[in-house]
Amino acid sequence: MKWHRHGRRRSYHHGNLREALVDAALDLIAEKGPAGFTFAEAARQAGVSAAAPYRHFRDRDALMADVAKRGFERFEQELATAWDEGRPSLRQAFDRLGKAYLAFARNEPAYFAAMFEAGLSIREHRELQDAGDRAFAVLRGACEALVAAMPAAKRPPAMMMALHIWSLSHGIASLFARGDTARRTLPMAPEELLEAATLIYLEGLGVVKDRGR
Amino acid sequence: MKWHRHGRRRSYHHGNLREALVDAALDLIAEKGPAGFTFAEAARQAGVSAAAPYRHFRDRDALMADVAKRGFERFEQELATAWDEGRPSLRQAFDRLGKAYLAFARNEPAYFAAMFEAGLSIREHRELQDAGDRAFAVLRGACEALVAAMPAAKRPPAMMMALHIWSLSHGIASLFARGDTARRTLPMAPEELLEAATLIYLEGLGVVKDRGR
DNA sequence: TGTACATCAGTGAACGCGCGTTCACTGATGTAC
DNA sequence: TGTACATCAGTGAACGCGCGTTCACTGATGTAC
Repeated sequence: MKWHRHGRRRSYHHGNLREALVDAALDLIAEKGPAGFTFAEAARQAGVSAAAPYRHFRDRDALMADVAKRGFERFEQELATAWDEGRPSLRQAFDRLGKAYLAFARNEPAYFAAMFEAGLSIREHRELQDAGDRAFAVLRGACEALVAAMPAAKRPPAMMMALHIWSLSHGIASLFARGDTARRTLPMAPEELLEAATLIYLEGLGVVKDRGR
Repeated sequence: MKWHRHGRRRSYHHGNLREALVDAALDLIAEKGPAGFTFAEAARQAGVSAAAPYRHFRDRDALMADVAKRGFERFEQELATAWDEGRPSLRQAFDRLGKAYLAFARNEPAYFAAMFEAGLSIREHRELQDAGDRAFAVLRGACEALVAAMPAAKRPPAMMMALHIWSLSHGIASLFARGDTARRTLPMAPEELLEAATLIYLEGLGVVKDRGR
């Protein structure tokens, strides 16, 4: 449907403009940051007139919010895949989860920026809040699994633990792992920094025996 | 110099335009985010013509970078004041340091956004890098003091510890303590979250005896 | 203390530009019969 | 299978607007003497 049957010319109908606009927005955000993308330029890059996007998005902010929402959904998926329900061991899976957080910031800087740095109001975009909550739920689920495996007398609140790990991962991702020019240099891999911090944190919870491992 | 001696009319020369433009930029960033501030609007708010700012800044980015740099300097000061060279006790001072980080994000969202989310390239603005390093140095100094007070056999690298605490503080500040509409809600005060995490982390380093305190 | 002059930090008019947005329109598609 | 028609998703022209930027200019300030 997307192409006219004769040669490469577009048909009158684009066929997939909504997706094309999202892709264009991602390109532009990756290139110039969340600020440097306009509705008109996204239309141009998608190969349609400046008026066309209005058939699919109310305004620039609506498009940005849609990008952020898709980002959260993808983020959720990648975290869930990394966690893999705690297989083969909780610790290994948890480690993968942290790495997945950093990998997302590194490999998808445009999504990351749209999700966390586009200045979208969390209250005006409830669907964003929800999508973000679902991504966080993966992390919370992992923490619940780890907590459940701890001796009953030592179990910390899984929610608190999840918030701690989230904040730590997010801080490292924002400062050191992001895939754009705002990334700061570090005398080690961000993954190592996160792994070491997590190990120390888990020891602090009093449940890790094999620090020397 | 700033005002004409007759009444409230401005003299031909503003007298302090550079500062006024920085103030205007802060206002506008606070109001609409780093994206929503223009050179022209800053000039208007400072009460001068659109051409006047060019006497003081090469372009919009140069003004933004100056704002960010001032932010780092202020941040450094507030962190140093909070730390107060570890008085009256290292732990109390360290606790204040974390709270100061969160307080800055909450009370100075415009500075915070300019420093961390304006998309300024760290490589193109070396002076920003330096100002940020000096702020970080306060935190590193605090960690060095804490490490020095630990039993020699258990001392972790102060640099690593500082990076961990920085990341944790920054994550909590970015996600939960920031003073703008991107702040997420939390079932507790961000300060409590940070304090608990820091406590657990320090225990994980094996140097805290009074968890129950 | 006064004067001449250099320098500085503003003005305001002008320009081109791209953005956001609206509008009547039209080509393509799907479907009822 | 063909036809008529409704609906959809685009066009392209038009508009007002604010921004960035340049320019010759000018009022204010500081200083040499």
